[in-house]
Amino acid sequence: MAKRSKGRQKVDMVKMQNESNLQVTFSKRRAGLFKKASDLCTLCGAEVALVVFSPGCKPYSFGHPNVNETIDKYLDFALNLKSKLKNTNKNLESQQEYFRGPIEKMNYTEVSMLKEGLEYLLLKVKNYGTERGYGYEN
Amino acid sequence: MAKRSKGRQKVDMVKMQNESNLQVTFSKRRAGLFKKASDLCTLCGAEVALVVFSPGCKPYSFGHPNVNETIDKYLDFALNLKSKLKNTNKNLESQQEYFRGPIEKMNYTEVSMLKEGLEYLLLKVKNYGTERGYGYEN
DNA sequence: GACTCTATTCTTAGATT
DNA sequence: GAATCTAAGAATAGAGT
Repeated sequence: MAKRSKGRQKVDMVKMQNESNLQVTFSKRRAGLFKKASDLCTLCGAEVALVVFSPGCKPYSFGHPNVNETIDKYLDFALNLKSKLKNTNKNLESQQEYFRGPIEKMNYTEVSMLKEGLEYLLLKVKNYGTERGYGYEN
Repeated sequence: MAKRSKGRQKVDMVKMQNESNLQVTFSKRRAGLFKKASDLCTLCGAEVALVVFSPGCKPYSFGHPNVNETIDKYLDFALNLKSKLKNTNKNLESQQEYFRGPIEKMNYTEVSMLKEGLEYLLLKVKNYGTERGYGYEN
């Protein structure tokens, strides 16, 4: 009798071209991803929010303890960084203090949040110029 | 020479008790989870937002094309369902139409969103009672 | 499409540096 | 704690149902 399967085959890390394979792979891997997320919560007590849109834009989500709660917590963190940024406007010395030490202890996500905050500030500055009629080119 | 490793060992799917093992496992599995999320995007063109808080509450995130964009899209979906719900208040017939067909085609995430919407409506109803002095016990 | 099968690739627990 | 190593556990591509 012939071998029933060649087993798992290697696939290139590029967008799959075959539409029906893509659909099957999306289902399988989405399930795998959600399981991994759930395992991380159980084993390590992590909090997670995971939102996925299929190529056809169907939404799928997982959260522990709950998607919205974790997202809120994330947004609170971002807001907190922004409010810290606002404080730096009031006092140059404390700004230097804020930037000197902590930034090295930030992880990628925190730095991203900070970057966003800075971009927001930059926009404010640009608008400040524009509003006064100076203009500002990107 | 003795074998250098016993290889990967099975672990129970319960919260790990050994603090230092937990920390190491969290790092490794978080990395794995983010890689899987990224792979899903590349292979299938999916959109993803992934937010993780460590047991010590450090935030980590991944998003394609971007965390905030995907979260916004998710919240827009929820909002859309809520506004559809609002319309059902205006017309009982269309309400029945809305619930009869589409709900079976919804996936878990969409039903969750709908559930939230219903809870919101219920709260409104409760408050409506309370505001008029009837009270309402949970 | 969703479920099963199986061989193979991928992930990771535990130990070491 | 982060990086590396090894062997064994888990995930999954492709095919069949």
